[in-house]
Amino acid sequence: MKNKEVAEIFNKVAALLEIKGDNPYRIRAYQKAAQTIEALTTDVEELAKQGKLEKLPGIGPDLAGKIKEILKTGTLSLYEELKKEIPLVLLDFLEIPSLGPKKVKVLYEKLGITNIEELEKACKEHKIAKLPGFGWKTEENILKGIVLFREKRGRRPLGEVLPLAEEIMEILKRESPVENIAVAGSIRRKKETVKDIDVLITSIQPEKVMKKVTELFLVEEVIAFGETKTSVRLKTGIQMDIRVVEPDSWGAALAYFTGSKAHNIRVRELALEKGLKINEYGVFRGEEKIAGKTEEEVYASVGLPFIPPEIREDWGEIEAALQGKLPKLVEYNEILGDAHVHSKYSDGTASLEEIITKAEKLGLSWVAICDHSQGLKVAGGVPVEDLFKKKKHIEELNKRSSKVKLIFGAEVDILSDGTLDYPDEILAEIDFVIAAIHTGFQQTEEQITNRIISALKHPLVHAIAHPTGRVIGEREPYAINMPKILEVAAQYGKALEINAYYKRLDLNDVNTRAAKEKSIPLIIGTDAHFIDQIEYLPLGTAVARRGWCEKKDILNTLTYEEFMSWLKKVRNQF
DNA sequence: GCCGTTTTCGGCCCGACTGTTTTCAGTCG
Ligand SMILES: Nc1nc2c(ncn2[C@H]2C[C@H](O)[C@@H](COP(=O)(O)OP(=O)(O)OP(=O)(O)O)O2)c(=O)[nH]1
Ligand SMILES: [Mg+2]
Ligand SMILES: [Mg+2]
Ligand SMILES: [Zn+2]
Repeated sequence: MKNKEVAEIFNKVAALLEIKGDNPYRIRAYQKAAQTIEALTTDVEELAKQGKLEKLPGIGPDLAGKIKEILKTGTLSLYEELKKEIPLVLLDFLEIPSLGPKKVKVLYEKLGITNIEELEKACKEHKIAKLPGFGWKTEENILKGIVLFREKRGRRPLGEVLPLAEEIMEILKRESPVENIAVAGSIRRKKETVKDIDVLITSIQPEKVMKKVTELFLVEEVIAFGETKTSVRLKTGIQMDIRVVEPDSWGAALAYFTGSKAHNIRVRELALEKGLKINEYGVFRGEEKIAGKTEEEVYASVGLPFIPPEIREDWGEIEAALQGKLPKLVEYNEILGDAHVHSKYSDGTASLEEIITKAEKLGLSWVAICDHSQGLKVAGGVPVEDLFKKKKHIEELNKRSSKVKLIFGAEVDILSDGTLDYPDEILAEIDFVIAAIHTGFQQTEEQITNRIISALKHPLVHAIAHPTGRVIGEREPYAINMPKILEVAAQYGKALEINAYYKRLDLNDVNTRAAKEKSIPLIIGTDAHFIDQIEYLPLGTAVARRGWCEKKDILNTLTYEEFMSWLKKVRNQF
């Protein structure tokens, strides 16, 4: 799939056009097209072949042609031309806080600066303050920005940031006069990675709240300070944006601050068509404020039902909402089991008894114990003899435990030739077999795809764990042909995992949606190796929701008995 | 560059904070 490549070129073209000073709406068209293509659940090349590119929103004849050009030649002549005019390194400059396209253009044209070192030198020699529109403060800010750029801590996994966001909420609730407070932005939308922490507050004493924010012990530096909007950098390096508004604006502000930007723009466009104006303070007809206290009110004012934060991405939710076709997303409390937990039988640290206790605390009614298979020695793969000990152990516990049932499972390694790491007669004894790739990541796309397809076709396999193998911030997905895998999974009625470990989230939101569209059963598993990691389960549910999944799409919503019969049904079809 | 049950041209979301500026452009949310 070349979706990513196409999107990347469009994003770069947009950035280069920005520096050139081109028409902002033309730039937005490229950015929007890039987002649309990245969120595509199908191969852009397929759409091109079928002549359906122009059906995509924001893709007209020109961009459709450019997509075809990229697919055909691997690049875009416009892009190649722009690169001749504007050195590509200038795009790095845009990532330096306080530097935008206008300033970068001046730095390049007036001072001929083309790398960070030159930029730093120019600041220190005070060459920059002399430029029109620049001053001594600009120099200082650029120097600070360069330091941050060099530290370059990119987007962080949601699961890493959530605890910090919650801690901050607790402190502010306790120690400042907040009336209402919520985390907004990408965190509220449960995006897999987040750039910053966005917090919305209502208060009748905004000055006091803002002052408290800047005095938090967690704060490293105040970036901007105002009575309604303040930004700080935390000691952990992450930025936090705070908005404080009046209680009457809570809904409008929450909608605004939750985003996404693209979603906001769509909603605001609908308002314009109705002669209304939406901003973070409310919905207005002329001077008159007609809504804003709740999000429901704001959406209703433009004829929309409430849209769950997880799908506010302009990935089609506005159209669906207008047609009354929003999915009824699977609820967090509808998840009854964790389908992928490791125990002491392999490289997990928890005993089966501890897992039961934890599951009960979390309100789960079943857990599938999927330890590694025999050949995966580095991960404590379970030899065949121990498998039967484990099976007995689980049966014993299930007799005694009524609230939480364990399921005898295995995460069976898919070997480099596509065969499985237990013989069939053993696999047949294991109630739940989830197969996964753990070695041979460097194989070709065809090889890895074929390994997964062999596993999917194996009559005793129920599901594939972490299908793409990506680890956020550490490892790219291995080369696989996702459309092919989806096709086979759909054909054989096999499940794909939404691995809920905070660094995996694999399938991701887009692939989850692609699977859902093909009615492929999805199964959420935390892949917990430490007992507390079972708490990551809701992150998997969040991915399911972002992938537009309903209760029926997610196997974890089945009761223990229902899930057990699904497992049998899958095998009985052969 | 895209788009259209009022439009095929003329719109395209809207606002806060900063710094450099004598009234606002740039960057960012
Ligand atoms: N209307 C409007 N809202 C915006 C714009 N930019 C940002 N917002 C709103 C929607 C965003 O979700 C929210 C927070 O902005 P952020 O830059 O923090 O983005 P977000 O949290 O969505 O993603 P990220 O922080 O990158 O993980 O502010 C904009 O240009 N227009
Ligand atoms: Mg954010
Ligand atoms: Mg933000
Ligand atoms: Zn595992």
